[in-house]
Amino acid sequence: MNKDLSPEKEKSKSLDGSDQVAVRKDKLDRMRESGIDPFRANWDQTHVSMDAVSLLPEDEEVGPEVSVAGRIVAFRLMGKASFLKILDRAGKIQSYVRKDEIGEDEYALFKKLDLGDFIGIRGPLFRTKTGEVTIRAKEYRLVSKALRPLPEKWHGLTDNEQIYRQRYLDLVVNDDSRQRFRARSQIIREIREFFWSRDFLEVETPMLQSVSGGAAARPFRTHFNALDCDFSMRIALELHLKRLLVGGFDRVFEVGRVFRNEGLSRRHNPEFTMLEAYQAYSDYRGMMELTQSLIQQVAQNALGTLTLDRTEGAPIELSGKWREAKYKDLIIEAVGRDDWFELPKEAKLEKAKELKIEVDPALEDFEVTNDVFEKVIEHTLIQPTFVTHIPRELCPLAKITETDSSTIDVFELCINGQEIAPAYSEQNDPAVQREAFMKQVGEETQELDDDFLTALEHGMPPAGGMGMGIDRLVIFLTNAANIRDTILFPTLRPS
RNA sequence: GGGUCGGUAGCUCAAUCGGUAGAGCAGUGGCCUUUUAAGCCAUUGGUUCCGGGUUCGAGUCCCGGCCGGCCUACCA
Repeated sequence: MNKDLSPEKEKSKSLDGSDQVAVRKDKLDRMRESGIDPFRANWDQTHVSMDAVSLLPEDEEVGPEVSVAGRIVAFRLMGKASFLKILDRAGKIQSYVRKDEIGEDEYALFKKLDLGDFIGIRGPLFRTKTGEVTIRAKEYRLVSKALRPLPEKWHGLTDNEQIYRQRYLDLVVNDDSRQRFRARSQIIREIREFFWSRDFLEVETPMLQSVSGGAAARPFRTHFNALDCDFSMRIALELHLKRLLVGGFDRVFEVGRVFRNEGLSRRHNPEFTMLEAYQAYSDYRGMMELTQSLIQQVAQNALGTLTLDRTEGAPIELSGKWREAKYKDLIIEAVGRDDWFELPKEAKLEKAKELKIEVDPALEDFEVTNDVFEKVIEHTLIQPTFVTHIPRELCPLAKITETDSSTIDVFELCINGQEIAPAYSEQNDPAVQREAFMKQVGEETQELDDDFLTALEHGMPPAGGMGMGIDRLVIFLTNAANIRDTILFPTLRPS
């Protein structure tokens, strides 16, 4: 702005319509001068939009009076009458405002409202000539002023960065986003209903831990001043939930945030929501039934369908009994030779090169095999598949298969080309558990939780356990492109 | 962390070979009593992400930085 302009000129320049914030602030000032302060007003709702709409049956033209409130998201002014739409928690509803019904002075003020303002409206329902249920306003009141303009009404907000950083704007203008987060909430609610109905106890365990175990991931570290010691944010729920099995709560579950100090990607957010459930006197086969029933019930109740459309390719079919496949069989099929597991590491590396996957030669033998699984097989498992009999090195917390000491009694459920839920027959032999931990600790991937081992020595009942990444579940249930589209406020670099 | 693509008005997007930065929506002023992205007339609005450089001249080319998308790496 030109420094030579006097303050008066600057003000008049700023109010010519170019600076929308200044125009709105000026409107607010004028309202206050006339004794109206929208920020001190309120409104009684008798209905939300959707409920109000349903009060007018198809064959009727006039309905009862309702009182609603929300944000103006469409505003079509005419000389002596106007249409507007307000958005509330249930959706949108149209209102029709006539000068001859609210009065000349009120109508003049009404025309000064802006897109984005919050108003309350009261009046009877009627049907317009195009059939839309609409409130014929008898009374309206501005109850909060929006001083900044909304994003464009037709294209909405498309800039990813702004969608994530200013999620509130995304939610106001992008219907699909609003619906996706409503679906997420419904999904989590149905998960809880499922476990409660099976007599599981919902519990909460510490997020701040002196030892963060239960998975191999780098934790976020922090310092607790009062005790002058370092803590970590939890990376899994597992070890505390198992302590509760020791304590006699023999069916427990928790839905909670875990934190992993690792990279960001389409499928990774450093804080994400994990479900873990433990059921005594069950095992990984029991968890298989539980997991399939859980996802089927959640999809049916939260989405109303077991067939999930995808942006590309055939839909995901959740009905029926899901496929089971042994890890080794999938590997042998993928590499095209029966003797894969007898091959020396060098031959495996060679073969991996043929399959055009990058494999670090420094990896352990089983890690080369697992790279084949993760890079060649996993993304092809679109339809629900329980991958069973996984090599024992991949998880220290599961029981070893009785008939094959090289594998463990676990499954990894893959859907939509990614791992959704692992489940095990939980290791409850304290000596075997300690040994498995010691091997892992050597690699500095998992901290040794001595107190957990002490708990095991007190005796943990045989149990099946299952963990599920809720965000990834929501990705495929809502056909989202990115984990960030399922998390209201995803982690971003500070701007 | 590496590669790659991008950042232009409040929002969605243009701008030819390096040659006066434009449009739609929103806003502002009018007209309009059943609109549906309402319509019609007029009109305001720019640190082209930031900082350097090349050039008579840079949104455009070069270098550095910031932020983001995608791919990749790390990731039981």
